[in-house]
Amino acid sequence: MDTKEHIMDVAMKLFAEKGFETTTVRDIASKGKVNLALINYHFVSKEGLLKNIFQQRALNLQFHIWEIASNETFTEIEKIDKIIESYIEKIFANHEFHKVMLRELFSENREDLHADTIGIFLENTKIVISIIEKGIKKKVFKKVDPELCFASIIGTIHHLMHSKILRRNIFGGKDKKDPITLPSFKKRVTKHIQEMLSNHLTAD
Amino acid sequence: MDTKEHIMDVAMKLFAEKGFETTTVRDIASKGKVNLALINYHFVSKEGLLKNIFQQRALNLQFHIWEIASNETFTEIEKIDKIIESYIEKIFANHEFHKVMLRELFSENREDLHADTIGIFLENTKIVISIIEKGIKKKVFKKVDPELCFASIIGTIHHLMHSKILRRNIFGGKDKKDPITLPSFKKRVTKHIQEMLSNHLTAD
DNA sequence: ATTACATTTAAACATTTGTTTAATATTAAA
DNA sequence: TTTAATATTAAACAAATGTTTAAATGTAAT
Repeated sequence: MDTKEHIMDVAMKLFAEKGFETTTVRDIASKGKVNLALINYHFVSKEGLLKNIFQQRALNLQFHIWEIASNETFTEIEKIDKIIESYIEKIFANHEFHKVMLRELFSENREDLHADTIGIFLENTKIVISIIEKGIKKKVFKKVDPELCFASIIGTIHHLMHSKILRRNIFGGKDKKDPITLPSFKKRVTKHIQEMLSNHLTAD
Repeated sequence: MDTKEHIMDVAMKLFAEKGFETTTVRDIASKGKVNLALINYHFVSKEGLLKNIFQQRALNLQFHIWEIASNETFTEIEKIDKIIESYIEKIFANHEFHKVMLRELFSENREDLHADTIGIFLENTKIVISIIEKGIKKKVFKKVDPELCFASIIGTIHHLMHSKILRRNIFGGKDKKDPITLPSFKKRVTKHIQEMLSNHLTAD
């Protein structure tokens, strides 16, 4: 039973690095030092392996946004702050999986396979938008563009997740080391997005 | 000679839709209604075709950022505004190519093939960052995070370019039509990013 | 009209790919 | 220990893929 998880781990890293299509089952078997046929034995097919990885990690997709959104002891801007923090926490902790997930989400292949994932994503989006809309109605927020505010939050994070070459060159310092695992980088990103949205949302 | 451009057009649309790896030369030949062998005849290889597309479109990658940055009749915030406008203009006008380009830029395959493209991208990034840094020094900008400000600009745009399913569901209105070609959508995105950055950068 | 060259075609080729098979090894229960 | 199920292995299979070949067609200059 250990081999199953081992294969999933190896496969996810390769999918994150090279993409699903470019990664061959022989790559996975070779890197994981397991027999080629074990992948089909345990997961039926290469796509079945991807499906299994998504199901295993599906929990990480639950950002507990609803809990934050429905807690009426928080102000609107506090909710936004906490959601940003929660998103970054989860995504940074599972950046490899999220790279795979985003690529899958944005590709137009296998759309049926990812209908659930897309559904969760759109649901979360709508929750955040409704918080901003409520803030505008209450006049604690300026008349901003709620949909595009969310696009900026998630777009900033995704952009940083996506490109190792960019992270290394822009945020890697002298030795151009990927800062993805540094807590200081995570804090820096959180602070920036929170401040940017606070400046944009709250009235002068 | 017309066939060459015809193949490039068809190929680019397929690459944008399905990705480079997933698109087969037979897909291209079939959709373009040209003989299979013509692709190798005109472009030597499938990768050669991709290379040709990148060279053909390389001009579109020149965002004339340098011209804006070095024009000292503009204030810092005017420069940022104009750069945002220029980026969006170019990217929206060539959104299919940019989807291909971004996917290539962010993939870790064929890095050597795209060294030039990555170079141009990093150069532009550094110009924008230096404008923000100058603004901070002049105290017309707050002490923001210049690198992450740029990540938010480009991240927002890329995020919107990347996912048709997202555009349709969040910005497509009742009929869920992709708004990518609507001038109103382009204006809306420009306005949002400009206002968000203005709010974030300029002191209260 | 003939020549020389470029373009297009249909078919085949060689690899790579995901998958299956049949035999062997391992494990856990009776 | 025997038995039955599970896991692993090496080899082969079938389909798909990028590419090449050799013949046919078209084109422009002499």
